[in-house]
Amino acid sequence: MNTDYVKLLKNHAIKVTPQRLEVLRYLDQHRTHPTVERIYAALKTKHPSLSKTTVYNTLETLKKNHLVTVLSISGSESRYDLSKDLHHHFLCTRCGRIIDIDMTCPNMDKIISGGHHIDEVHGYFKGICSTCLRKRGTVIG
Amino acid sequence: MNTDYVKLLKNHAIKVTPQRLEVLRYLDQHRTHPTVERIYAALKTKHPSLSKTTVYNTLETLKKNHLVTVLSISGSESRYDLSKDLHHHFLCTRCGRIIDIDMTCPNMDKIISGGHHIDEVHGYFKGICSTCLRKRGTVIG
DNA sequence: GTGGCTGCAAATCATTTGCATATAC
DNA sequence: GTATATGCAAATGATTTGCAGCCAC
Repeated sequence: MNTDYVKLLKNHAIKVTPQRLEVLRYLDQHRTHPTVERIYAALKTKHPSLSKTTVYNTLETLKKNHLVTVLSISGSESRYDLSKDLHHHFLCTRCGRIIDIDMTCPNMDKIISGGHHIDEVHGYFKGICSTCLRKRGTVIG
Repeated sequence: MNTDYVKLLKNHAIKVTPQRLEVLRYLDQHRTHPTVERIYAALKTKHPSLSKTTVYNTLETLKKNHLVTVLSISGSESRYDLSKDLHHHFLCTRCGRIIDIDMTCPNMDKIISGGHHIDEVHGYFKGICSTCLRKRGTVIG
């Protein structure tokens, strides 16, 4: 299992370090779009010498190699997602959870016909998630 | 013309102040999704006593009244857009310009069928705009 | 061995907060 | 007259930077 992460890094010509493996493993095992703070706090317990700077550096490296996607849906802090199929995100403004939205938009070629070269597509939705709606028994927040 | 802004604020029960009128006018006349810094710098020349805090406060008030939309497409700083029809945004990572994208996605009810209550929809696209592409004569950045 | 990585502390930048004064209504 | 807005300075919080020592290759 750890070997997979080693291969992944080597395939991208990224030097293999314990810190990078840990960040990668954390992102793989926690598909909750965590913040830097959360990743750092979680790994710090096992590796007390870990620096937040290293977490930032690692995420930046992974980002450059298209191994993670950065989400700016929650405003003040970035959230990180292991890249996989294109999908979008829903932020529940009540519980703060970010939910994956699988959906493709057939109209998107319209944009490309505008002549722009598109590298990234982000669909951000905000509102109240179904779980929170059920808890209060109303649609009106 | 100024009268329009006065009416707009009064219709939303927002107290009319010179600062608010100026911010509103600026956003109306500069549909470039400006940052707080840009709005502040522009208005500061005419109204030297203007505070950046007031610009923040005003934008927050306008936001609460759904008169402006906040864009978090450019990561570090928020950008402001006078609300009108739903549209999306393209950020050119070469020139920094944010271009309006008019497009609707017919699949969107799928999300609603996920049972979430949606308040906001943001489509963010990033890449190289057509103008920048033409300047360098290649699609490969 | 060496260039790149790590971790610490300090710096930066956008945004928020506290509060005294001023102003809209 | 009163509640609210303004503007200043200080605080906050996420992220970046500088740099000395360390480690992967």
